[in-house]
Amino acid sequence: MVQIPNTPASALPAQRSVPTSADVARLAGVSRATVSYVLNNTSAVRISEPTRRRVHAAAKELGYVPHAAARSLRAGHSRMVLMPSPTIPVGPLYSQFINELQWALSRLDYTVVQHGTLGLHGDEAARAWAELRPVAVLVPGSSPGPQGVAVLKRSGARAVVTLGPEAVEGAHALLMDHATVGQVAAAHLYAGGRRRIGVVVPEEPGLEIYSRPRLDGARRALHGTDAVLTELPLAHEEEAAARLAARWHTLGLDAVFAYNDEYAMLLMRALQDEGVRIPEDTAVIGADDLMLGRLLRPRLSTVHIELPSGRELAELVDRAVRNPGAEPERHEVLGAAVVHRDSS
Amino acid sequence: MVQIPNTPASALPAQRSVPTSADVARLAGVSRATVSYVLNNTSAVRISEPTRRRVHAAAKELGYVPHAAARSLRAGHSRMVLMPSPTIPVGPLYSQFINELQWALSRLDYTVVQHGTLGLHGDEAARAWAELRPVAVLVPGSSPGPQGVAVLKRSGARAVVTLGPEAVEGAHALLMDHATVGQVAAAHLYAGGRRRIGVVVPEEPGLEIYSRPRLDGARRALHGTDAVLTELPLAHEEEAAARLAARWHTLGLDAVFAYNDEYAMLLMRALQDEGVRIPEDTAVIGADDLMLGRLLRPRLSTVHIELPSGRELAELVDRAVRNPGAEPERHEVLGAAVVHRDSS
DNA sequence: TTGAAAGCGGTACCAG
DNA sequence: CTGGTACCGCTTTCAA
Repeated sequence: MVQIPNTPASALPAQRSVPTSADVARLAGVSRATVSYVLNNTSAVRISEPTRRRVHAAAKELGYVPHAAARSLRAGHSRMVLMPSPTIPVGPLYSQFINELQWALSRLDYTVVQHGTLGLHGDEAARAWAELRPVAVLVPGSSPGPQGVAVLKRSGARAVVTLGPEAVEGAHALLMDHATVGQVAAAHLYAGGRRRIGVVVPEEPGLEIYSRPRLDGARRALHGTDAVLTELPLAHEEEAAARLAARWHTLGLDAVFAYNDEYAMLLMRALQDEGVRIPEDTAVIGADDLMLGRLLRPRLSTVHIELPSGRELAELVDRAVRNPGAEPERHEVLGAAVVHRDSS
Repeated sequence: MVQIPNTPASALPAQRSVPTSADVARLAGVSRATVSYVLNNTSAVRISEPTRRRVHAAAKELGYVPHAAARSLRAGHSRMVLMPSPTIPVGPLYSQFINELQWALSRLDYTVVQHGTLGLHGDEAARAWAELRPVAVLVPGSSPGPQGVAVLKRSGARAVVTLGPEAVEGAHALLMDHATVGQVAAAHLYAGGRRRIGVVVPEEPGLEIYSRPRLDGARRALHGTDAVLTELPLAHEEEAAARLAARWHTLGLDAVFAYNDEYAMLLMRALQDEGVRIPEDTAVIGADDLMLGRLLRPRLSTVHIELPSGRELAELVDRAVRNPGAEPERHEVLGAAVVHRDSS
C-alpha cells in the first residue's frame, strides 16, 4: 500500500526482527517523532488527520508494539507496582485481596507485577526488585530490613509498603497483627469456662509468620489467669493428627485453638475418631472463617478476619506515589472477631 | 574517601536522583566501561585487582543497582518469563505448581514475573504483555488467539506456551484436558451400578474453563449407555446446596459427580442433613484429591489429578527459548485417576 | 505541522 | 589493562 523507497531486498521476507517506531515511521513516510505523537495522542501537538491515518495503518500493518523498557528509560520512571509473589500456598482470603488490589491499581493506571523471588533473601531480594525500578513496592509477609527499604527508595521507588506484623523504618506499613486472632480465640475459650487450652502450631515451614503471633496472642490473653496453655505442633497430615489425638487424654485439655479452620478440621476429625466429644470434652475453635467450617458437625467456631479492601491499599499507594516526601503511614488493618458456632 | 573533582555543590546533599554507573565511575575515578566490566565479571577482559576494589567500593557506597530496562534494551533481549496472574481464586494444586515452576526457572536463570492483567481481554492482553518484551510467555487457562500469539512472537518472545484445553497455532501446548476428569468419574460411578448420575456445575463465573470440560467428559463416558446424566448448577453457598438437597428426591439420582472436592463437601453435607444416605442412596465423587476429602465421613471418593512437574515445564521453556525455530510441542499432561474411598 | 537531534543507563567494540 | 564511543527504542524540546 505504502511505497518504501530504498529498501534492501532483505526487508521483504518477514524479518525476525522486532518492528520499532522507526520502522513505522519509514512505512508511513514520516519521522519517528510524528509516530510518537500520533500513537500517544500527544495533546501538545496537532497532527493532520491524513498523517494520523497513515501512522496508525503502518503500525497495525507491522504489528508494532511499543517497547516498555525504552519508554520508561526515557521517561525516567514507570508505573509498575511490584510485589513479590507469595512463596507459601496462600488461602482464598489472601488471593481475593490480591485480586481486588490488582483491580484497584489498574483502575489507577498502574501495572501490577508479581516477582518470583525464590531463594533470594532479605536485601538480595530487595536489590533484585530494585533493578526493575518499580514506582512502588508492596511486600507482604516477612518484610525487608531497613537496608532493603533504603535500597528500593534510592532506586527510585516512591513508595514501599509492608503488609505484615511490624513496621519498617522508611516504609509505609499496613500492620496485620495476627496476635489479635489468637487473643480473641483464647479469650473466647476462657470465657466459655475452659482452663486447659491447647494451641495448634503448624509444622509446615513458612507458616511461622502467622502461627507464631497467633500463639503469642493466645498466650497473652491467658497470661495472669488460672488457665494453662499447651503448645501443640502438628503437621497437616492425617497420621500426625491421629497421633496427637491418641495421646489426647494424657494431655488433659478441655479446649483447643487450632491455628486455622483447616487444621481445626484435621484435628477435629481425629478427635472424633478417637471418641472425644466436641464441644463437651474439648472445645475447638479455628480461624479464617472458611466455608468448610460451616459444613462440619458440630459447626466450627472460628475467628473471622477482616482484611483491608484492595481499594484502600491502592489508594494508599497512589497517595504515597504522588507525595513521596510524606511521613510513612501506619495503619492497623487486621480485624478479628469470633464467630461462635457449635464446636465451642 | 575518593576525591570527586569538579563536582557542583548541589551534589553534596543526598540527591533524590538514582545513582547510575556513571556515578560509580566518577567516584571510582574510572570509565563507565570499566565499571561495567567489573560489575559483570566480564571474562573477555582483565581488570587489575586495585581497580576492581575501587569500583566495588564505589558501587557499595552509592548503593548502586543496575537498571534492568537499560540493560535489556542494550542487550536486545531479557530473561523474563511472563505469565498472567490468575484471575480466579486458585487451589493448592495450582499454587504449588506455580511455585515449583518459578523455582525451576530461576535455577535456569530466568526471572519469573506474573502480570496482573485484569479487564484486558484476548489480544489486548497479549499486547500489554508484549510491551515488556519477555523472552517467553506462559498462559494458563483461557488462551490467547493465534493473533495474540503472533503479536507476542513478533515482539521477540521466543516461546509461547499455553496451559489449557486446546492448542493454539504457533504456540507450544501443555494440554490439560479436564474432560478426562469427568470421564473417569462418571465411568467409576457407572461401574458401581449407578445409572441416574448428576453432575454439579459451579455457578461461579470463571470456572467454566474447568467445569465445562469436566461435564462434557462425564457426558461422553455415559454416552450410548443406559445411564442418564443430569446437570446440576450450584453456587458455592450453604443455602444453594440446601435448596438442591431439598428437591433431591424429585431428581431421583443415585449418584453425583460434584465438580471438585469442595463442591462435593458442600453438597454432601446438605444431603446428609436432608437424610440422604451416602453412598447407599446416592454415591458422591469429587475431584482434585484435596486433604479435606479424607476427613469427611464417609471418606470422599475423588479423582486424583496429576499435573506436570514445574521442572518439566521449565525445561520445555528453556528448550524452546534456545531453539525458537523448532516445531511447537504438544503434550497431553493431565493425568486423572479415581481414588475410591467410601462415598461411592 | 513536521523533522532533527539529544539523551535516558548500560554494554561491547576498537584504540591506545 | 583501560577509555572513548556508538547504539539499543523511545520521548521531547527546539527549529524549520
